[in-house]
Amino acid sequence: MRNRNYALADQLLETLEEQGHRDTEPRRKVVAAIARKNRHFTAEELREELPGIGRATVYRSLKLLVQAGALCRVMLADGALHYQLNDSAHQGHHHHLLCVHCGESEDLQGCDIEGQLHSVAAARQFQITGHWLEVYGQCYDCAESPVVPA
Amino acid sequence: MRNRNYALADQLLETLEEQGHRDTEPRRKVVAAIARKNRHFTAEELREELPGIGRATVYRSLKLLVQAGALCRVMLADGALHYQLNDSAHQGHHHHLLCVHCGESEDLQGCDIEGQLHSVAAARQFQITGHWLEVYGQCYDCAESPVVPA
DNA sequence: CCGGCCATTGATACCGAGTATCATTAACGG
DNA sequence: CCGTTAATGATACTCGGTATCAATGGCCGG
Repeated sequence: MRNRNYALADQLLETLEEQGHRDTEPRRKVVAAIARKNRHFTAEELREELPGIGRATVYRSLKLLVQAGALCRVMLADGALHYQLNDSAHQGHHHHLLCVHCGESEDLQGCDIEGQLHSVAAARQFQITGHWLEVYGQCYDCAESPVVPA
Repeated sequence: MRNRNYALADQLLETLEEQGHRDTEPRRKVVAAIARKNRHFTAEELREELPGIGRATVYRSLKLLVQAGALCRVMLADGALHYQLNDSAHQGHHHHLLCVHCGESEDLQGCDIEGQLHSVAAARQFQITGHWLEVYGQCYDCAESPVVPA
């Protein structure tokens, strides 16, 4: 797992370099911290793990990684914006099933939302260029054993 | 139209009274300003039209109207949160087709997103409790005569 | 290997959208 | 008409993010 994280961090850094961005010390640290995450996180959470790294640098790195497609933004049910690593299988456009209980998120694919939207929109001569979708609910585990918060 | 706006304002106020909220002078002014709107707007826009009304009062009124279902929140493509009057036909859950050009929004119904999501989620034993969807694109008018901003 | 250009950094201030606090005001029910 | 209590508005604060800008340090060309 440690190895996987190192590899992931390097991969992310490489992605950034391919886009013409420099390989700097602070950037390495930010990317390494992100690679360690196994769930979505907020920018502030990340920043707290990186004392000594400037606030702006953390936000800049996040923005670059989102642009590069390595991270995606996830809107939680309460409106909070989180960031999540795209696993290599789902780099493209996809949606999330977000468990409002445990906060886990599953990628949702094999869902023809786009097709359906296009056909409805076509009837009104509206040309769709994009959309934003988040789905909230309970994952299997939480539905089975609902944990009541203290 | 003036009549319609007055009627709408009264209707909104009435809705709030039904929920047990008082009929106050500032509230009347806020509601009247909202009733005058024919498109989505930000809280700050609204506030600028209401000098003399406290910031908090404007936000409180918006919140009450959203809770009452008379207003809905709309997320624009750039991430800005706007508010929009629900016309009486679409009080329930619905989505928007947002034109990124002119900013117009059309309500989207007759679209079985829910059904489709449920069937995909069922396969993973995920229980959907809600979702958030915004659709961006170009409306018919803007696609026909694309206006290039100055 | 060195020098310089320029991307990057981090401190700081700022911004937008909204909430918390709290003393004052005013709605409205008895 | 009066008291209760909701509502108001001034203010300060929060949260998430961006703008500014002088100082730093990658990296490329010589």
